[in-house]
Amino acid sequence: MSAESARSTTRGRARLSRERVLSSALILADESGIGSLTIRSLADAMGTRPMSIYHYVANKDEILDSLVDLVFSEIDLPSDVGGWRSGMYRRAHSVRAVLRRHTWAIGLLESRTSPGGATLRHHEATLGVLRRAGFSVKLTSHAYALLDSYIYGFALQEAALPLNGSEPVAQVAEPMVQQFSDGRYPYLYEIATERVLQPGYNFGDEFDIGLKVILDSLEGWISHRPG
Amino acid sequence: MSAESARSTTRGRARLSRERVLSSALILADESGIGSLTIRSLADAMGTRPMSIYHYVANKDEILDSLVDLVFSEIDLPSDVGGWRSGMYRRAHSVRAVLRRHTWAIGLLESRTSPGGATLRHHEATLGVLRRAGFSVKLTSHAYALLDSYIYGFALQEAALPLNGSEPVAQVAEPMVQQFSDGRYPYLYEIATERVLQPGYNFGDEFDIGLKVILDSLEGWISHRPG
DNA sequence: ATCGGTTTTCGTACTATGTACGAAATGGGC
DNA sequence: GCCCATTTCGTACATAGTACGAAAACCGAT
Repeated sequence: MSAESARSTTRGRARLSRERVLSSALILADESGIGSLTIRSLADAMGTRPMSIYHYVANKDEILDSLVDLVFSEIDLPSDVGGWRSGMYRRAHSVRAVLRRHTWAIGLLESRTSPGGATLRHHEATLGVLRRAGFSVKLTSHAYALLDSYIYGFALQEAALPLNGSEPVAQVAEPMVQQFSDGRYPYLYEIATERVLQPGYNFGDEFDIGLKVILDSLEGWISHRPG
Repeated sequence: MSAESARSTTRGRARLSRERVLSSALILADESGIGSLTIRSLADAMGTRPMSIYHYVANKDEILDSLVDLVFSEIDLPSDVGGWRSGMYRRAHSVRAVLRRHTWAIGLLESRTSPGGATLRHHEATLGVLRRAGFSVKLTSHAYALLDSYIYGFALQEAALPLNGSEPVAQVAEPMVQQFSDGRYPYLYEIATERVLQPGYNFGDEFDIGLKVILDSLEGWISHRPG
C-alpha cells in the first residue's frame, strides 16, 4: 500500500498510543456509559487485546484520571476580551456544555483529587481573568468557589434529572406525577404540573437565571469591598 | 439466654432485614469507601453470607439507590420557623454536612435518576417553605435550582479537594505548589501561597459567603418580581 | 539481507465481583 | 410433632482488572 501513515503496523490496525487509548475510552464512555468502559471493551473498540493497553497506561484508574483531564481540555479557556463578566459567562456555558456531553465525568470528579495538566491550565486561565479584572486574591477565591459550585452543581442536577433522553418530558414524568396526585406531595405536584410539565419548560433554561444572579453579585464586588 | 430480642436467630447473629442491610452498607461505604462496598464485604460485616442479602434487595444497584435515599433522610427537613431565609440557610448547611459525611453519595447522584421516598419528602418540604414564603411557582423553581446547584456543587468541590483528611493543608499541598513555582501557573501559585496555604484558611468557610450572596438575591425576589 | 537489542503486543491465568439457581435450614401455627 | 412459608446459603458461572512473561514486530548497524 502506498502512503500509509507511519503510525500503522503490518496488520490493518493503526498503532496504539496513549492518546488513542484515551480518546477511544472517551468515546466509549460517551456512547455506552462509564459502566461499560472496561479494559476488554476498550480493547475491542480499538481492535486490539486487553493487555496491550497496559503498555500505555498503568491501570484503569489512570485512564479515569486522564479522562477527567481530557474532558477539562474540551472547555474553552476564558479570555479577557469583552470584559471579565463576558469571559466568565462564556466559560460557565462552556463548562456546562462539556459536562453535558460527558455526564459520567461529574461522578468521576468526586473521587479524583489530583488535577491533570488541562485542569490546571483551565483553573489558571480562569483565575487570571478574575485577577486581572481587579478582584483581589481573597475575592477571587470567593468568586471562584461560588461560580464553580454553581456550575458543577447545575451540571450534576441536570445529569440526575429523572428524565434524560429526548422523549418529551411529559411522557416520562407522567407516572411519577401520578404518585404525587394522592396528596402526599402537594408542592411537588404543583411545581410539576404548573411548571415542569408545561410545554416549553426546559430545566436547562434555569442555568442562565442563576448565573445572572451570581455574576450580578460579583459585579458589586469590584467597586465596593465585601472581602 | 433470657430476654433476647425477637429479631435474633438461633445462631448468634441478629436477624437480617432490609434496614440492617442498608445501614450496614452505609457504614461500610463511609468507612472504606464506596469502592469497597461489595456484596461479600457487606455480608462479612453483617456476619452472614453473600447470597442471604439478596433476600432483602434485588441487586446491588438497588442498594446504591437506597443508600442515596438513606443519605437524603439524614438531612433535616426545613421548616418555616424563623422565616424562609433561616429555613433555607439551615437546610443548606444540613445538606452540606450530610454530603460531607457521605461524600461517595455525590458521585452516586449523577447516575441515579429515580428519587426515593426520603428524597421526595425532602424536596416537598423545601418547596413548601419557599412557596409559603411567597415565592411564585416560577420563582420557586428558579430559587430551588439555584440553591441546590450551589449546595451540591460546593459539596462536590469539597469532595474533590486535592487535600482530604486531617493533615495540615500545607503539607499535602507543598509538592503541588512546587510544581507551580516554575512560573507556568502564576495565578494558581499566587492564590495557593497567598490564600489557600495561609494558616487558618479553610475552603469550607467559602460556603457561607456564596450562600449569603444567593440568599440575598432571593430576598429581592419576593418584594419585586423578576420572574 | 542479517543480526541483536528495544519496543510493542498479547496469551494465559489468577483473583475479585455480581448474582442465578436451587437446596437446606429455620420458624411458626396447627 | 408436622407442614408449609420464610430465610439462609452453597455452588457455580460470567465478567472484571491485571500480573507475568513470552512472542512478535521493529529498527539501526553491519
